[in-house]
Amino acid sequence: MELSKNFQHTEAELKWYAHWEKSGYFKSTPDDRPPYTIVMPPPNVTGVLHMGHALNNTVQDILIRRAKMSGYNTCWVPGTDHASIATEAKVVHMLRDMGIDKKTMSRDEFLKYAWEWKEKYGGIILKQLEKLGCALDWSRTNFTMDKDYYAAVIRVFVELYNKGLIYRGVKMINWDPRAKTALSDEEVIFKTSNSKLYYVRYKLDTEKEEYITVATVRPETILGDTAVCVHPDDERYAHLKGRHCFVPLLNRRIPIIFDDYIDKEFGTGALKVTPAHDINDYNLGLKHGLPVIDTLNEDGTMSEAAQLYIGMDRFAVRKKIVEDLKEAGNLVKEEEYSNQVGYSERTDVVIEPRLSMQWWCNMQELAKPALEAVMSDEVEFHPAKFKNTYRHWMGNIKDWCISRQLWWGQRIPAWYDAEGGLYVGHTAEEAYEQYRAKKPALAAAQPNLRHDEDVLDTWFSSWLWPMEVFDWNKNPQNGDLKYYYPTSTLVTAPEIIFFWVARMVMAGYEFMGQKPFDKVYFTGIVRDKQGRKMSKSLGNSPDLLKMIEDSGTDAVRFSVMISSPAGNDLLFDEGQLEQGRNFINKMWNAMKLVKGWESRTVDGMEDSQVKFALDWMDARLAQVSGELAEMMKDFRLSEGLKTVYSLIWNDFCSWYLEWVKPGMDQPVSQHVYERTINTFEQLLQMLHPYLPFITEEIYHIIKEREPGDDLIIKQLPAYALPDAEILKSGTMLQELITAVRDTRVKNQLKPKDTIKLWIDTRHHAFYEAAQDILRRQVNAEQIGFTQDAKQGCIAIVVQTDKLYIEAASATIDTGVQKEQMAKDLEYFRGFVISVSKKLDNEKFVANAKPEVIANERKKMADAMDKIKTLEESLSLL
RNA sequence: GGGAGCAUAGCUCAGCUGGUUCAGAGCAUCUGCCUUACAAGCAGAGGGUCCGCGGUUCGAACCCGUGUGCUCCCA
Repeated sequence: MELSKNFQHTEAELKWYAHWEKSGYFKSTPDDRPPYTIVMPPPNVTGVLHMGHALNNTVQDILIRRAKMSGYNTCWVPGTDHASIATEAKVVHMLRDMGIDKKTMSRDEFLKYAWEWKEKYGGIILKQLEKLGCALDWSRTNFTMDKDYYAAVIRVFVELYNKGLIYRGVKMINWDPRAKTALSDEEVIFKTSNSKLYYVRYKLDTEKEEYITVATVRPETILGDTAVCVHPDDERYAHLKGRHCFVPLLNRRIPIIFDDYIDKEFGTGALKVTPAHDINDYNLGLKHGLPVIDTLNEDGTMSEAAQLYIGMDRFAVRKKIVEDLKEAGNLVKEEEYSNQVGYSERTDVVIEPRLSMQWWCNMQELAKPALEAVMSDEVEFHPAKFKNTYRHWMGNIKDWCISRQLWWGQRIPAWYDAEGGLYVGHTAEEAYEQYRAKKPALAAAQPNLRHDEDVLDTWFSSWLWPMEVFDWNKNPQNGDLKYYYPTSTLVTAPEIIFFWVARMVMAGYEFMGQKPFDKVYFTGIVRDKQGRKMSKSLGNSPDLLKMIEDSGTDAVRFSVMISSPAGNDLLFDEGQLEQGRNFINKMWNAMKLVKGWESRTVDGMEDSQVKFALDWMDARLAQVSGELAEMMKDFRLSEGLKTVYSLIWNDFCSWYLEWVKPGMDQPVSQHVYERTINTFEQLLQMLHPYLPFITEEIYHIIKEREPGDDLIIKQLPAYALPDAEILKSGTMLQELITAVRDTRVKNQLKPKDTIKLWIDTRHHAFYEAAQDILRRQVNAEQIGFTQDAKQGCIAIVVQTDKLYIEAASATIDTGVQKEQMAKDLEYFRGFVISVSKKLDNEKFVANAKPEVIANERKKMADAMDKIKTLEESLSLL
């Protein structure tokens, strides 16, 4: 077979993904192996794959593939979220482009369009996940609006309602005037903005012309004012007890009230109170029995109740009212002011606090077991620092606003009769049953119950994800649910810890009586090189699919994994992409080298001169395999990749292959060849979870494989403890090679110039085993042993061995060598002094652990040895 | 305003229960090599007041206090 010069990623990706899928490696059914389960955080159906998904899903794929190779029955469940606001917005936009106004259509017509849209575009993101190489069990793909899933959500609503945890009530909510729906607190993003603080004076209801001045950033809300409030201890206003003042422009008479909620230092110390449009004002209003005047329409324009500017947009009114106040003489001054303004997470418009009748879910009871589970590590958080965030939120949890004024989503299963009576049931029939039971006299007539118009918050369906993807609602005793639940690891971003993670834990305990997952791994946020969060609006997010096309999936996966420690942000840099590509190229070339030996192997050939390399490489494999297992256990995935990268590039390519490499056109021992292939295989196995395609490709090129022998399912071998002695010897050999090469460079020896090497050592067994490799690696024509100084040679010291390099063309500068040795000597003498100070210190000897003291003694002895060697060498120069 | 976290080489980060000589890696940098696996490479090298100050300890990058700077989350 002719090998291409480089790895052809596109071809390999298509070939292997199809092969894996066809072979059923992604598919999971319960068996007697232990399960390892991950439910993928379902992306929005409207979504397009971006860097965040790449990181998140690569991490999951690594965990799944590693578990697959470690004896687990792995199941990774894909799916999408119906994302009510986002999707509805997209569909509304699409309709507008078609010239259709949502207002003119019925609910059913709209939903028909929405479903069409979903069928057409909803699968795109899942297709894109294939490109990332994700080992997902596609037969289990779920959607949060599937029929069965829908039913589960309705059931949960009814159950919680019957338990008294869901109720209907008028409260201050966050209103999104563009989407025209309520939002939960978590869906509001606070941004710092440069506002203006307007000082407005209200005429007092007294004989004299007197005023009280308030400060506000939202002057348009003046029209809804129903009081002015000051602090009871504020002497400036003490005389106003029981007084009234007039709302500017309207001349509505409102009371001056006193409450210690007021911050005397802020503004003038006087606050205008608008109970309809500010949560704090609302609470003040409740306390003082103030009327509520709602001056805004649902689209953010002024309502009839405002009396002025009716139908104008709130921000236009803000400008206009400032002018009018100025004209009326009520505007005292304005100043620059920086404050936090809430924006809608979905539509990015400024949120209006608004009083409204909504459905709520009481969270107190649900939160208790969920908080306990995380605090006790029943559900483990990685990194653990997020436990604090979680505790803080769960400890101060508020009721959850679960209704949304949208059509796309699970419709709230509540019905109303003509008198406003409320019936909650799974179906309209059930609601009617209740109605008939309650009002038998009226029931004979046409039922005529009105179905609630609202749908449920998207997260009210997502919180059931880990259980409902295994068909909890229809068949709670089914084998899949029993086998796969609780799932093993949830991989997600810390920004949805409240939206989703916390609520899944609550739902798990409430409905399954069990946690939804054992561990949660929080990935970081993907940022650009300058540390800015990647976002559409900044345009700093690279085109992921183009990157995959250009550089290959493996290179992309390498680039996102090489610098993404758990919970820390990932700074993405195109340079890492190049590093990944270079690494893949390196392995490809190593494969070509080894493959080139295949036709030159000789059975039974003498190979004792490279035995050292084989043994050392085996020891390194065993050593690193242990380290890697530890790292995977702790989710130190980035470190794991670095470790394998270095093992392959440095240990295997730079050292091992160079040590065993035959000369040009020389034969290779069959035994060495087989051991090398075997080593290569083990390296590919360690790397496979990170870079699945290149590894599978090389696995099949370096050796003919039986059908079904694929790397993806090859089980990791068990390693014996590495031989410490051979590891130490390997390091010694590397040090020797580097030292001689360094000397060669410093003495301007050409790579082709050969040398003779004389060694004064006590470690004869080591040189016996390693001298042949050493000779070839430093281009020595001969290695000899000596017990005397060799004249006319370059002398160096490696550990405690003395080396003499004889080179025909070298000009020997003993001055430089002396200088170097003198420097080393000085250093080691200083070192001995510092160590002996320690050892002479009675307190140290008394307090330090025995092994620490023993270690210090050994350091001392080693340094003394080294000094002795250096002194001898120096005296001979 | 409340909470969490970070500060180590030019950059990104390791440094796990204080104890291998005031510290490691990758990338970047410098020098020399087109040595038939690989110039997407090879060989070699340089580079750090571990943010400042104070304390605990025989011993501190690591623990405590404090100052400074930065980031994130919540209100």
